[in-house]
Amino acid sequence: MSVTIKDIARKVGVAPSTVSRVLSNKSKYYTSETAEMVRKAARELGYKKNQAAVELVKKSSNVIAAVVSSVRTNFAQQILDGIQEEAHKNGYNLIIVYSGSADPEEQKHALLTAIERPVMGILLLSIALTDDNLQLLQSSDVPYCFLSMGFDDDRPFISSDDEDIGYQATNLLINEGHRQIGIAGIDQYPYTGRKRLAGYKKALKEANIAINQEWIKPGDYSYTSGEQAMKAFGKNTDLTGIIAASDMTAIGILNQASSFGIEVPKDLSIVSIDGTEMCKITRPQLTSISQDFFQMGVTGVQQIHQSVKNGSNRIVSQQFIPVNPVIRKSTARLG
Amino acid sequence: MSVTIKDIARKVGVAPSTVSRVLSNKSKYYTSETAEMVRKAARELGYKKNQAAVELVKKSSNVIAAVVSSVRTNFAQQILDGIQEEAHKNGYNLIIVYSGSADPEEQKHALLTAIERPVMGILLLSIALTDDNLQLLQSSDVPYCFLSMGFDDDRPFISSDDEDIGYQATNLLINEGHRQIGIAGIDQYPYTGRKRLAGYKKALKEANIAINQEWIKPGDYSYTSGEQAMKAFGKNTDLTGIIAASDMTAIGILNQASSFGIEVPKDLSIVSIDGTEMCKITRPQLTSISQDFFQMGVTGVQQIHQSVKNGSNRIVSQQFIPVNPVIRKSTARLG
DNA sequence: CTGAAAGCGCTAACAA
DNA sequence: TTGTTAGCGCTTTCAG
Repeated sequence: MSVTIKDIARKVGVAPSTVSRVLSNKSKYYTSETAEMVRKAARELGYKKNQAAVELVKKSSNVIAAVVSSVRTNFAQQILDGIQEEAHKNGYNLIIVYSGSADPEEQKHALLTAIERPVMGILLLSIALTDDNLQLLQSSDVPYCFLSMGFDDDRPFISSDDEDIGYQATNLLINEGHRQIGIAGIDQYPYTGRKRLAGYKKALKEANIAINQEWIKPGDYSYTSGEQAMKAFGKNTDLTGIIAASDMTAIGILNQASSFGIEVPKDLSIVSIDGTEMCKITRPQLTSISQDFFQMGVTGVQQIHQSVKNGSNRIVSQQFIPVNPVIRKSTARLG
Repeated sequence: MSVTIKDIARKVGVAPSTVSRVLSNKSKYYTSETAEMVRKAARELGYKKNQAAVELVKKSSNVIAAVVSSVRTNFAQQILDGIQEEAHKNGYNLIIVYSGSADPEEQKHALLTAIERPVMGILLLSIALTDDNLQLLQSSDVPYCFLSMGFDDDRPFISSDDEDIGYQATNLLINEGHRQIGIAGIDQYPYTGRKRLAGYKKALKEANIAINQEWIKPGDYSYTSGEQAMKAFGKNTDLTGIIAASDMTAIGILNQASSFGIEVPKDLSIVSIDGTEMCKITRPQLTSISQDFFQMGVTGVQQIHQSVKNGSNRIVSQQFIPVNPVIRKSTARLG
């Protein structure tokens, strides 16, 4: 049987409520002597708070839950680091719950793991929730926010401006004199890919470059997508620049290009999207439109903090975190 | 106010205990009609179980906690995937708690987040706990186990046999005719590095190769460690093979070698340790001694499962998960 | 099969 | 400043 405040109350000779006050630092309600005795006894008995009991009576906790997809996304880590840092700064605890992105049942399971206890807020990392599960989430009155994903409807999110990403990536190449520019590895129809594609087309249009469907090779942001796209473009492609949907995709393109004997950036420029550490360990290092994943995490926690503080318990804002181009070695001026 | 079993009891016209029985599937204690009504009402009211209350009374839960270091380890993901899969299979929930590997206070914070609620067990992923915090962990009567780390003392762990890793890596090179073999990026003194080094030396000795301190460049398993080690070995090194402490270290070595104009594997063979996806996206692909991280996670959950089932609430075993060499393109026969 | 009642460990009024 | 008391929402005897 584990030791409770009653045990330590008995040992010290005070009431349980006094012990409770000391142990939860209700600073103005006890003398330093009692505090001392209580703390000493607690230490000696090896007391550990039963959070379940605390949460039951307080109906609130200092726990933030992050639901992440178990799909391998190499930037999830950075978002989590941001969440962790900001949470820690505010004295919040973080628990992370995994969910396969695909299976609705597993999603629900993960969601319930978070919802069925009094968490302060829920942050969803690149999870595409089914409608049922979104409803479930909304029905709990816990503030929630999607991270690194945007939506057309009005649900709260914090992400990069995907259209801007596509636009900046394309312009980066255009400004270096490129006019035959491909884009590879994005998913055309969901929000993220669609927006990036829109930015790409917008930049092309502004530069009076006709859009060529052959230049667009959809995929799933993976290494393989990059490889396959490059294979499809072919050894003798007339493209002089390619935009990769992710860092992994960029590496796929890079490797396949090198297999073709195409030299990057002399023969072909590559712009990656994401800007994770991966960009620095390739040869040549990858120029990228870098997203500030860490900041997304930080902002997410701040949003929860706000909405709890003002009692609204609902996050409404849709926010973009600025992206910025980082020039490394995979792009060169055409000429 | 959120809806409770009382609310649904009132609505259906039964006692709260009946509702409880239905909702927790005490299958033999209610008719299917009552069950139907209860479930319907629960659905309509949007009932969500308050786990805090459940855990308070049951003093147990189906939650497994994984404590991970926020240090970027690219295999943590694989361990977590293994944990998640096996947990899900057994109907357990998983929560993950972050902890900076270094700061004892943050370690404690993370540990308490896990301990202060009735978790079934705690899995620690590549975390070096301070003595105080280890004590804290032991004082709770929750089964725990370290994953992917070994120890000299008797605490429970599941990891690869690090001596075997060093031994196999070295022999892989020796069997290809190499006799000048370096090792780079390991931390010499902690358990993992020390054991790997021991395996390396053992293999060398068995092949009657004298150990040369110049061949050993310690580090911290990072990309930079690899780069620096290769720089230290130099452009004109007489080494024909190098063992890298991790995949990232191997990539650092590979890149620096390529900067030197050294061709892998023609001029230099590299054996990596870990065998994550990284090995497949380099050119050449990296030969590795691959660890079965996924299996470590699976076994960890099974251990907890066992120790809870047999009521011991204590894991005692120290287990090695076999490693295996995967030949890719970064090694070649010396000739 | 169902209801009544007790209590898990803690906090938060309310008194003293 | 401290003690007393009443629950938080749920499960679980124990009766019926």
